[in-house]
Amino acid sequence: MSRVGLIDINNFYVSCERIFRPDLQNTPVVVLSNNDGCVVSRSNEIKKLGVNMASPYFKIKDELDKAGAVAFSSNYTLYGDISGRVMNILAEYGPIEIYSIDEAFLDVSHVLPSQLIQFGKEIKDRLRRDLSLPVCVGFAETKTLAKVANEIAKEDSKKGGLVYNGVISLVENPQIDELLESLNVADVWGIGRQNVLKVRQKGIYSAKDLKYSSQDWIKANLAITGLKIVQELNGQNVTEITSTSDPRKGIVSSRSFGKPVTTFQGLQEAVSTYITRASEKLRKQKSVASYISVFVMTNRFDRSNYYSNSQGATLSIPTNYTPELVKQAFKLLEKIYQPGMQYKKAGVAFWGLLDEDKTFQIEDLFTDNQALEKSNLKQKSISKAVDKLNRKYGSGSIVLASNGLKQAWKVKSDQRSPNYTTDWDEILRV
DNA sequence: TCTGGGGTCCTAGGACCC
DNA sequence: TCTGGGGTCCTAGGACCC
Repeated sequence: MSRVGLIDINNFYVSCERIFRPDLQNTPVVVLSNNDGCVVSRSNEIKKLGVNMASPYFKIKDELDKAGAVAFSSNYTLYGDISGRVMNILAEYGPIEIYSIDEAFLDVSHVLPSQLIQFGKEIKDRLRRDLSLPVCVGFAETKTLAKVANEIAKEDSKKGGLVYNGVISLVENPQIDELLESLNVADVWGIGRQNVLKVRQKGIYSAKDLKYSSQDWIKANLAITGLKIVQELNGQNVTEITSTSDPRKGIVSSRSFGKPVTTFQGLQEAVSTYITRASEKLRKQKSVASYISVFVMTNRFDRSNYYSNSQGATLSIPTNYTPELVKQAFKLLEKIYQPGMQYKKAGVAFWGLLDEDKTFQIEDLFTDNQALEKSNLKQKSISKAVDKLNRKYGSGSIVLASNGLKQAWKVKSDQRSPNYTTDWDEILRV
């Protein structure tokens, strides 16, 4: 029987901000999305106010101000760095699978069931001591049950953590069904808005109801993913922990604009900038893209004038060379650009990612393979040099002219905290 | 005025082939 | 010329996650 833990940092972005602002420990705090648009992380005080995840900031700003809340623009550089430190610590306790920026599965088959609570407390104390981060830990026999366990611990910690104190184990726990009954089916991992509606009609309201539901009915109505969830709730292991992180299958870069873009050139600047960012990621994981797509859209909340469109193309020669990808992207952009629109967002995506080092012999009568090889090498060395300079002198030091110099459309983040851990100029002074 | 971004997995349906 | 079944591959879109 396998045993797995799920470690999840509470209110991660908010908690990252509080590391360097201990004075905000009991103050209501939110972290906002790009352009300071939505609330994406909330402290417990904010949750108690009834502010929902992804609430538009402009709608609740007054209420938050009245409550004395502090709002931060998101600082992904900071959160990424803290996340790396968390994962390094967790890896000391066993094989981990990094699931997201703030949570990881931990293989704890080497820990006796009777020792799990103590083990979890050690992890919790360690993260509190070394990084000042609050965390919940759930142990169980499957990943889905570990998520459930963590959810129960989290609910409890919102109320002050009197019962479980952030750590709970469902392994050989005689009260497991009672605990599952206390959890809303909507809080089960993989049961989203649509699935909730379906299962409620069948009289399934709690995680326990779901556990004992008809697997035939689930398979017919929630498909294979639903069936796997039910099997895992019953302690049957269908998803394994995978500690090797696979390369991405697709890479997307998109942003809403700080202010609307109306000109073709403005869109070109944005698309060029997003291609630059995405192809850096592509080269970092040593991949080339064989398919590229570009999309644009106007404000989706303005129904009367809404326009969105996308175009994609297969690349006859897969590449990760920024100038070539920009060229292709501009061709696609031309097809979807319509004058007279107030564009609010644009994005690019790469799919069909292939290993960069696997050499492709192009079986094409009209391609001069030797010349191709030569220009490939040249492109590679240019990319290498640019990436190196940008790493050394900061991202954006060398860019294509097509990215534009002024970038009037750039995202706003007026309330970003300093990069305490990654930038010498912004380090905390004591 | 102001409403995020980046992923994965699955399914249905079309095109094509034998 | 018409007819049938079965398989694969690709793409678009839906649902979900954090």
